[in-house]
Amino acid sequence: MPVVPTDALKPRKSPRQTRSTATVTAIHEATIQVLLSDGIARLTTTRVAQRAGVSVGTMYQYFPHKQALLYAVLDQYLDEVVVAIEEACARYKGARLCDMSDGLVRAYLDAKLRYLPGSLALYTVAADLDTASLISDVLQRTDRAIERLLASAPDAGFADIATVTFAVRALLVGTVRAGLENDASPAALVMLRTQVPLMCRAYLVAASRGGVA
Amino acid sequence: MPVVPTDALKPRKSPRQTRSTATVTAIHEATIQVLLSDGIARLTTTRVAQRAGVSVGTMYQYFPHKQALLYAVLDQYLDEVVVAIEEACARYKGARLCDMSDGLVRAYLDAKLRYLPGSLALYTVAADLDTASLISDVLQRTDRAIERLLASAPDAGFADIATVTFAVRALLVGTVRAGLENDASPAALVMLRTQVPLMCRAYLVAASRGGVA
DNA sequence: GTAAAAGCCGAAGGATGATTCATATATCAC
DNA sequence: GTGATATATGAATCATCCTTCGGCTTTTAC
Repeated sequence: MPVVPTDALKPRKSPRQTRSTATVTAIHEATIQVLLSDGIARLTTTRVAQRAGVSVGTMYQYFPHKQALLYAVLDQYLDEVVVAIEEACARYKGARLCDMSDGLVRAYLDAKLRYLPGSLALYTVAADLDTASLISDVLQRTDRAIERLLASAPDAGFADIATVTFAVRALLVGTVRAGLENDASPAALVMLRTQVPLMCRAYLVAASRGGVA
Repeated sequence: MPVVPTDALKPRKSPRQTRSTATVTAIHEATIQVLLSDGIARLTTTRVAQRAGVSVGTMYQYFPHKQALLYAVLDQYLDEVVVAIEEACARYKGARLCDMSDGLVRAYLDAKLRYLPGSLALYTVAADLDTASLISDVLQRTDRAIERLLASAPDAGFADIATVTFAVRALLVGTVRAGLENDASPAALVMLRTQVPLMCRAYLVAASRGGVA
């Protein structure tokens, strides 16, 4: 799978008739299913098409190549997660530090867990594809939202808010990923639901007390 | 790259002469270099062999297939990191909670950063290969070490030590990964060095005060 | 009803790249 | 020095799979 300039990753054409939007949806879903059952290394255009109940030719009507398909699926998913974060940040703007922390964590977990197990499969896509600019875009939006949120806390002040923002984002994204990806068992879910809010709150409180050198 | 039973991932034969150990080392290093410069999707046996200065045939003398090569490189790296963690846990056994937290974080960061940027490239290997059992092995060793460490703290007690262990491990592994993989800039390193110890300490102190419901 | 547009099909072409093996060279044991 | 063993070579083989394209079917517009 050769690397391709990002502009070439866009869909080939957009569906006009209801028939074709159903096709595109089916292809998206089939992609995730194949990812889950076979892994990215054995995700072939034929397999995805077969799972979606369409022919390869049809797939190539909407996606110029395999990478564009994977890119599209990842893009859509990431966007939904970012929107969830942005909404939560807007909702908790001006709240007390502990409340905003809990709200942010809960929103992120809700978004991530809603799409299980598909969200796990997508981690592998990002690794295979050249997704640097997509990811960095998403992270930028996330950081902007979190930073605005933190700045609005009435009961906290941060010496270096950019660093704290980066840290909170890494804590959230990283810990949840690490907690899920090697076994998304009920125990893991319980751990995430109970401990991540605790971590985030404890860190923010500590950082707010001048913990940033 | 088809999935292959784990037993088949073992090296084909071990080097006997010094000449061949040098070859194997060169192949390992070349693998990481190709991973870094071309990405896993364009990591071909030919490319690795060329970078290592040997022929493909030679590679196949030591590794039954491409996956075994990747597996070996990942395995070796993970082992070094785990050993670093185990040593740190042993060293801080019985220390005060804050000290053990700082020691653990520092040891992990040292190990991870020592191999930059290679350690970043290896994240993508784990995603492509079937490494479930390798990873779960490594995590089990890590968790065992951390749990023993936490249990030995004289100034802390945890209601559910298994959960706290899982949480600390996820925090550490996840946050560091998230902090590095999308840009391993100096700023990211500073963030990790200053904020991760803070997070870990704050969480452990909070969890020790009956934070585990 | 019918022509144009949109959507769909899947066999065939072509490129890539993993793996083998017959052969050649280097090292070791004596 | 010599046979035995270990190591190295890389062209040829073989399998996989991405992508195209000419022709077919369905939908839409009038």
